[in-house]
Amino acid sequence: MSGRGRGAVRSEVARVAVLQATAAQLAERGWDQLTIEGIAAAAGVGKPTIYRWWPSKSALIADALLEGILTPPSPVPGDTGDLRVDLVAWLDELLRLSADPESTALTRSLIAAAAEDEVVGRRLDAADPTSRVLTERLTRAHERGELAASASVEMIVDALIGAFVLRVLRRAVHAPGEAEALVETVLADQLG
Amino acid sequence: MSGRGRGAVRSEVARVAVLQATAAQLAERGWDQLTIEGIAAAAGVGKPTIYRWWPSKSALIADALLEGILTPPSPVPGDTGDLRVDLVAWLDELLRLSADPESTALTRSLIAAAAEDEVVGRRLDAADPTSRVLTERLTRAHERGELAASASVEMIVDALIGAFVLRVLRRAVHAPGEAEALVETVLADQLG
Amino acid sequence: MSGRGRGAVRSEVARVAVLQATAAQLAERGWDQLTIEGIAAAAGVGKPTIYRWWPSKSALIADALLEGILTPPSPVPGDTGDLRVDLVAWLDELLRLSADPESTALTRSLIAAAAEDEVVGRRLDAADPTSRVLTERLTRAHERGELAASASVEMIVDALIGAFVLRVLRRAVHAPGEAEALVETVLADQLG
Amino acid sequence: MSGRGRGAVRSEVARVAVLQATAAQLAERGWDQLTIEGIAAAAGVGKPTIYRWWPSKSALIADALLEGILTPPSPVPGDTGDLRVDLVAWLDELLRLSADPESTALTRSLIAAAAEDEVVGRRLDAADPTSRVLTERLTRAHERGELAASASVEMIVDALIGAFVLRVLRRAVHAPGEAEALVETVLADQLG
DNA sequence: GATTAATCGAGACGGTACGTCCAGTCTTGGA
DNA sequence: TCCAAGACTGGACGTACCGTCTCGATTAATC
Repeated sequence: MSGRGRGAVRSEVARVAVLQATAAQLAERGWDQLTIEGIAAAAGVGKPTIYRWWPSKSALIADALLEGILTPPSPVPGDTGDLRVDLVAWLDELLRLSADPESTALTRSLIAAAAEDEVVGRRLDAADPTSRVLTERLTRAHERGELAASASVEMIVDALIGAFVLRVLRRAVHAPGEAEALVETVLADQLG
Repeated sequence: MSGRGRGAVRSEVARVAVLQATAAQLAERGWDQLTIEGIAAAAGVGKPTIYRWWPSKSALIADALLEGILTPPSPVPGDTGDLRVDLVAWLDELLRLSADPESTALTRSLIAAAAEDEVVGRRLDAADPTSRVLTERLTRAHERGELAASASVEMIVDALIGAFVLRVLRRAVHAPGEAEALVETVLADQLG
Repeated sequence: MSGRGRGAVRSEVARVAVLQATAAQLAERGWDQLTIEGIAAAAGVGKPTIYRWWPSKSALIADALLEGILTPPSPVPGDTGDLRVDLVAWLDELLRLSADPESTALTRSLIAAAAEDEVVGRRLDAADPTSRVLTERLTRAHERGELAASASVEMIVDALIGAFVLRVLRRAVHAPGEAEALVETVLADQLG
Repeated sequence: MSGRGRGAVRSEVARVAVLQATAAQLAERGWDQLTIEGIAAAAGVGKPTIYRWWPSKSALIADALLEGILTPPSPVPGDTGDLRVDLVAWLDELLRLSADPESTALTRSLIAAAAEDEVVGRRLDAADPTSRVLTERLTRAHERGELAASASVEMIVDALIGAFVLRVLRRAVHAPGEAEALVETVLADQLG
């Protein structure tokens, strides 16, 4: 029950400053230009303090994700009772955001980080608020019978989020009707 | 009649060697560990020769994509006449491949490259053979009436490929029935 | 008696342009910063044209010395009949020049070139106008009996020019009386 | 009480290794072929460690001179009481050395360095052991009255060392009687 | 309250790769 | 056959970060 020894304890101030600096630098400069040195300087912290607690820049991002301070801008689907309408509105807003290079900078950085690092990849999935809010809305719909019992919430989420990710990667412009076509494709006659 | 063309001409040998070395190194070491120095050494070329013709490592990848020497392993959908069966088989094979970290190394590297660089992102979309073969199969199905006239081939492709990309990023293991569930979700009652 | 073959003959224009560019660049930028590329550009000549005729930048300087287009500013000793007075005046002027960093730039470049390259070293000795005019004045004095028969003109020249070179190397400022002291030391009672 | 001295301290081991490698490489390869990269490798040190503390290769040489680890081979004049004999013997030995290209390699490199760089030039003068030992012998002679009171030790040194430098630059071979002629010229009737 | 060990900031260290300049060679097309 | 132009391989440049290390100062649990 005792501690693991005498001596000073880990500085919470430093920990938080590092994670926030990580988030800020990742959004600002992207995964490739993200440097431990830069994070240390921005956090007002020595490099060894970072290396003492995190083995790599991936680990910093993974931690920042856990902390919830690394969330790209993301709309929340409404709940008017009409799933189709709610999803189209939500996806339209999401694609509108994705057409703005600034808004997608963090998203792209996170994709790059996930592609490069396994831990980030596994964690991003759970921490991403976009897929979480979508899953929640769909689960509610499923329970309420707005969605056919046979429908798979997980697969619908993957299809919609996946299509969004592709559009971010290809720097697609927002085309009108796109959201509707996508929702139509994925939901089709799965509505209850 | 031609231009001012005095002086030695660009070496085709060097150009091809560089692009092939780029492809090999990207598959081997990934986007982050990809170095111009390493490419130059592997290609038996001086660094300035690379910098003379390509401004960045992204440009190298974009060019290698154009050249078609940067294609991740990708199954080809069969054409038994039964679209559902063909797609499930194809997707099952694709997801099986994606469960093997070695097979997805190049895919992940390309995703990272696309996330970091706009030109790669735009070009990857067109150059990726996986989405191309899928598009071809679906277009044929559409024309034959295997698919409802109202269905959007583009959206189906985005949904399926997008879901695949997500699985690669999250290092998902291959679950049985997954391919079927995904195809069911996306095609639903869109079959003709 | 005819030429040595068909084809164009060496361009005298190019040869002279290269040597003059060499001289200009050496004075301007010094031995270390002297580049074949820079000389070629300044002379409006291709690099291979230089390498075809000269094996190294030392050879260029050696040739420019032969051509006499690489001579640092140098006073000429008067001949009033009084050797001591003439030498003091000449040396005083020389040391005054050597106190100005601009005037000694070429001298220092030539010393560096001579130190680095044997051919330049051997040739500089003969081509340097400063020691040549001094030798001439002293030889005349010797013949006229202004100088003791036992005196060695060569050694006097070496002592005076050598002391001058040391002053250039050590960036000495011109001290009044210096020239006189040096002449006195070297000539002492060698006057006729 | 002292300054703000936080952080790791400069490594003396690295400092000395760099200066010794500088001296070794300069003697081996000469000024022109002296590379920071080569020094770093020979010293077992990273390039940035050199650039952190020295702005240029000239500065390295200037520091090595200060440290006294950059001294060309140099005889010491005897003190038999007969200045003329001592100087002739000493100069003869010096010129014999200067006829051997290996022995003069370091001397020529230092001359080149002095010609290229002002700081080296100023410092070389004070650090060169050859002129120092000569100055000492002559000063002693002056004090003892072996040399005329009116004689200038400084000028005698400059004349002798200067003549030696010229011979090194012109790659002169050692001619018998040369030392005697030079001493005769410079000392003449200045003996006490 | 003194001891003591782990922390902190700062920053030097040996390295790797960067992107550039120039060396010296080779190739092309025009004179 | 020589010339200009310029691409080629290659090596060193000086810089930015990497990840490790050593400092002196600070902090808090243990004695």
